[in-house]
Parts: sequence; structure tokens; C-alpha cells
Amino acid sequence: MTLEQMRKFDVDNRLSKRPVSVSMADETVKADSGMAAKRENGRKNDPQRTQEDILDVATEEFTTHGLAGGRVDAIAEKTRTSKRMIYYYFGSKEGLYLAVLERAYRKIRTLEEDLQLSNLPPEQALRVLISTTFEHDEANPEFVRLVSIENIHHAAHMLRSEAIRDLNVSVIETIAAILDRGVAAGVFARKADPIDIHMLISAFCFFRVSNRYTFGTIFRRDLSERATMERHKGMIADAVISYLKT
Amino acid sequence: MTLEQMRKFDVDNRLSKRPVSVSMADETVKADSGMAAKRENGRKNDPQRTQEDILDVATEEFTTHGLAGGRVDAIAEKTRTSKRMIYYYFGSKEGLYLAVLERAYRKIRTLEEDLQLSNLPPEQALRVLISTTFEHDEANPEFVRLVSIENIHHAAHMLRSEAIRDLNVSVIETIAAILDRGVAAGVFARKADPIDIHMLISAFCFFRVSNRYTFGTIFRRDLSERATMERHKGMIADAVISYLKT
DNA sequence: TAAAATGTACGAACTAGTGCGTATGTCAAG
DNA sequence: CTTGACATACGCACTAGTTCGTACATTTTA
Repeated sequence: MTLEQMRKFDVDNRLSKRPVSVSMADETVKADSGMAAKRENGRKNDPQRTQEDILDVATEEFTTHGLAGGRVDAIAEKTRTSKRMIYYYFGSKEGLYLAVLERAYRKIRTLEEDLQLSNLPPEQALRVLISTTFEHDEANPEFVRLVSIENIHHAAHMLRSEAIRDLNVSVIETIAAILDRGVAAGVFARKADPIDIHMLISAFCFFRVSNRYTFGTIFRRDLSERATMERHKGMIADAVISYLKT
Repeated sequence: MTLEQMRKFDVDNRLSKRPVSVSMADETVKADSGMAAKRENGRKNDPQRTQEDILDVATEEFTTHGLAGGRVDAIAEKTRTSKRMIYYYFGSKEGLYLAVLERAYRKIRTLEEDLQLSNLPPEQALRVLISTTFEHDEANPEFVRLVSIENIHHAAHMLRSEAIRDLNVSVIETIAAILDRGVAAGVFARKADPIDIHMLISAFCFFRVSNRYTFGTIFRRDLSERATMERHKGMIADAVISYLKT
């Protein structure tokens, strides 16, 4: 089987998951402009929705095939709009990829910020943070894959986007505060570097998702099983806590 | 800057690291066949060396650009031989990629097998194993990258290679033995799953290398610094040990 | 001389990107 | 309220360039 044949097989598989026909009735649901939209074969300009649609499809394409492997034509085909529109809104394949990447980062930032941990006792606060990280990576495999892809490209696109670079610093501050409180209260014996701790947590949660396929293949283990997930979640939490207490 | 321009820039950069002219004197060094090779513009058939050369170049190409991003023509150009030979020996781009992958796995298997840990006390044995894993990933970033790439492709190529699937099982047996001895001797309080422990160790060591660029970019930290490496090596060992002791 | 190894040049298919014309919404003037 | 002007949104069909793979000729080895 050639690479191209594999790809076609893949595409067919994906298509079979979603009905191909998009009901026109969906269009009438949206209530952007108050007036009833005239329906009969008329086009309704809706730039925001068009862009979102493109980004959705592009995210799946890039996370499944990588940046170089992702095809603009394939994206265009699965979009409600045309290839011309991709270039109209995003300028280039790379521009589209960058938009996908930025949107993925923007999405997780919002989730991570509203987490009130300062009034919890340090050990419990850390456990909540670890659970959140674990479940986030588990719930957003496409984000994990985009980061993997970025690393293959030496984070070249991330470097050019200030938006992304400035993120994630809040996590470190959160961890630093918890560690300080823990040491002050005498529950943590070790004064650890917050970035190191973040890495210890992140590495495990990330790896479970990013290396799911190779790990699963070699050790014949399904990492998405409920029981396995819960055991792993407990393990990384216990490991971090016991490390800090030693 | 377009994707293609970026790539060309990249290639130029890489080329500048190695002198382009390959001295013919190098050829006389090798002592494969005992007889003195006739030198004057004469060709010496050396299929093994030709294949190794192709694999070396292909490994760099694929680890730098991914499978879809890697260019057969680019590989051919940097090889002492021609594109024709790539297809002569490996049949297709995919065949070449698979050969690269299998060679990378074969290389690490040999390193992991001769590690005598059974006569060391359990805790020390585990520390040696963790050090070895850590240093292996650190020393073989191209292996780490190939595994990352395989995961993006859902481990599709690995699945088709029995050679690879059968590997890595020995590590689990080694860990299982250490854990058993530790529990028996009373130094480990917890009866942990050896595959889970392998994952805990592997995740951290792997992540440090695979996510070097994004992590380094976001937290402005150079993970290849000597001091950082040593601290991290100690951290993962302490974390695993303290986890088992709790 | 036969078989293995190698080089050159080429082609078919694919792929990112675009030229150009059309549709839609808005806003101001009549 | 209607009309027309203009910017934004959109689609078809095409191009220029790339990329994997191969046909064919040639050289080396045995």
C-alpha cells in the first residue's frame, strides 16, 4: 500500500463518521441578523462562521497529517466554502496553520485561568491542578498533537507568534505559590523549582496522549480505558506529592 | 516567508555545517575488502556502505522534516549516490522511512540488553535504569523524533513491522524483577505495575527531548544545559523512588 | 557474458497559490 | 423608500512549480 493509498483510506474513514449532507435547515437556526434569511439558493455572507468552519476542518487535517502532510485542497473540500476563501482569510497554508495553532492555545488559556486554588491546603491544591492538567490533555488530543508537530518544526511558528509565547506563565506562578505555602506549612520538605514540577506533571500527562499509539502498540495497552486513566491520574499525583514530601 | 522559502533556508543552513566537497581520500581509509582498492576514478561497489549512507542522510531528513515533509530528492542530493539507488535498495519513500525506523529501533535494543541490574540492591538498580533511560533519550534525539513522527501517523508503520513490535518487552521484565525484589526486601511499600513505572520514567525522559523546543520557547529555558540535565535526572529518579516507598 | 550496481533524464500526478468575475451587505443620496 | 456606489465575501477554473517514481543506458563485478 502506497502512502497515497493509505491517505485515501484514512480520508474515507473520517468521512464515514460524519454525514456528508449538511442539512440546509441548520442555516435557519442561527440568529445573527434578526431578519428571516431568504433561503432559496441565496448565499448569506457570514465571515465569522466561515472562518470558524475552515479552522475546524484545518485543525483536524493538520493534527491527522502534520503540517507538510496536510493538504489545503483536502481542507477546502471538507469545508462549506472553497479553497479561495482559505487564502482570502488566511493568506497561505502556513498562515492557516498558525491560526489553527493560536486558536488552540487561546482555547486552553481560558480554561486554565479560572481555577481557584489559593484557598485550598497546598497538597490538595496541587492534586486539583494535576487532575486538571491530566484531564485537559486527555480531552484535547488535537492540542497535544499540534504541540508535537510544532516540536518537529523546532517551534518555528510558535516563535513568530507573541500571542502564544506569553501564555502558560500563569501556571508557573500558581505552582510557585502552592510550593511556597507547602514549604511554609511544613507539608513539603523540598524546595523545588516550579518550572521543574510543571515539567514533571506535564511530561506524564502529555506523553500519555502524544505517545498513545506507539506505546499502545508496543505494550498492547489501551491508554484510553477508564480504569487505566484513573490509575495513571493517581500515580502522577502521588509521585509528585511524595517527591515533594521527601 | 513561504513554507518553501523557509525550507530552503533550512537546507542552506544545514549544508553550511558540513563541507560540501567529500574528499576522495576518505574512500581509501575503509578496509572492508583486504585488497588495495584501485583508486584512479574507478568505482568500487559497496552496497552495504551505500545503504548505510542513504539511511544516515534519510534519518536526518525525516527527523528534521517529518515523513511527508522529507524530500527524496533532498536525500539523494546529500548522498554520495543517486536517487536511483534509493529506489533500487528501498523501493519507495515509505520503504526508506520504514528502514530508517527499524534501524533506529535495532540500535537501541542492543544498548538496552546488556545492563546487569540483578545483583544490585533494588533502589540502586532502579536508579541505574533511570539514568540509562534518561541518557539514552538525551543522546538519541533522532530516535525520539522518529517516535513522535510515528505517533502523528498513528504508529501505522510500526504496526506493519513485526521487528519493532517485539522489542522493548525486556525493559518491562527488568523493572518487574526490581519491583518484586524491592517489595520482598521491604524497601518498596507499593506493589506497582511495571508498565506504569516504565511509562512514568519514559514519559519524563522522552518529553524533555521531544518537547524541547516548545517548552524551551515558552519558559525560556535551555533543557540541554548540563546543570539542568543533572537536576532533572535526579528529580525523576527521586520521584519514582519516593513514589514506590510511599 | 551475465548479473548487479549506478547515473541521467524524464514524466505523470499532485499541490500551493491566483486571476477574474459574481454575489451580498451597507450606507448615503435622491 | 428606492437606487446606486462601494467594500467585503465568495467561487470557478487555471497555472506554475514541485515531487515521487521510472525508463533506459552504462559501468562494474564475478
